[in-house]
Amino acid sequence: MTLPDLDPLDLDRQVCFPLYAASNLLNRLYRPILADLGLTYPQYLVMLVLWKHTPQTVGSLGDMLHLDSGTLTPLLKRMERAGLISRTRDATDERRVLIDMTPKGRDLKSAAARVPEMLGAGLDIDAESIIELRGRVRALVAALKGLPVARS
Amino acid sequence: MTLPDLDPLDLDRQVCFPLYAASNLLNRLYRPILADLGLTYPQYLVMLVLWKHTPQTVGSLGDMLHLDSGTLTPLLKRMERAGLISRTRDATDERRVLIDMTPKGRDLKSAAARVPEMLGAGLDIDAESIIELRGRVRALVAALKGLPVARS
DNA sequence: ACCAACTATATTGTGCACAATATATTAGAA
DNA sequence: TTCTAATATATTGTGCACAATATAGTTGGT
Repeated sequence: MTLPDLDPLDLDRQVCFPLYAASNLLNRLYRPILADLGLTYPQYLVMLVLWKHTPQTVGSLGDMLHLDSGTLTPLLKRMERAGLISRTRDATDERRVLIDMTPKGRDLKSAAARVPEMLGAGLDIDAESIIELRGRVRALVAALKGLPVARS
Repeated sequence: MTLPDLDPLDLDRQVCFPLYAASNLLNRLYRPILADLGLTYPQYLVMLVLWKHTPQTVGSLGDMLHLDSGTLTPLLKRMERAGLISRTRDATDERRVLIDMTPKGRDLKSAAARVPEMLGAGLDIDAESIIELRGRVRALVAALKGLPVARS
């Protein structure tokens, strides 16, 4: 006998919460698979970028992944320590740090090729739904990037 | 002259990456607004649950928010220190910890009522798109929860 | 050549998020 | 009743993610 819930503070009415939950759950799903490659999920994203085009700067990685130096600098240092990438100051602009792959990092690509299918395996969602979802989330990301910086 | 990219390791073909980015960007958008209430985003989610129904246990909060005690225990202790909630062992089952609101936590609801509209304000996305997106992401979350635990 | 504004990365401190593990309590079976 | 397994929360250690700030390097105007 309760009316349909119109309370804007209802968890079920939030858009952000399912996105937050999905992101966490996906990360949890990726973790053991990527651990076999010695990667975390954001580290895997960095490798995806580098496998496409190298070298990158800290800033160009940040632009693509929507992360800042506070996140990337320590992450890249860990990847350097793991022997996957190299970090060298750009000689033509000493402010920049060039991120390149080591042979070990390059070789990881073949092992990583199997990651996407391993994930989709158990997931009971049809392809159309995935494509549609991807488009909608991309539109949201674009809208979020287009926002003016929040003034405090 | 390059073919359309069919590389499964292309960042643009990933579904998970936009979800990950959207989650981060939304959190970044929420942060300054919730900071005015003295909350972080996951703390805000806990309050949303408590404003609906109280008391909760650590476990019931974890079930609803898809988080475990390793995340919730320290988070709830911070909220307790901030005077928003109380944590008391359940007398009828000493394993459980009952999470309840303090008057201060209850009073916060009226200030929080304005949060959803403040967020949607600058976002250039129509309502239909939001509803559609929410449905798709929920379906994904449901599918992710239905997955068997990954064996290592 | 100088220097103020800008740019690129690094550092600091806080708060998640998780796997793995530990501890305490309860419930059930023999 | 007495173990044994299951349950509920807490702890430990690692790695993000971010705001705020710091530092070093570059650029453009004068």
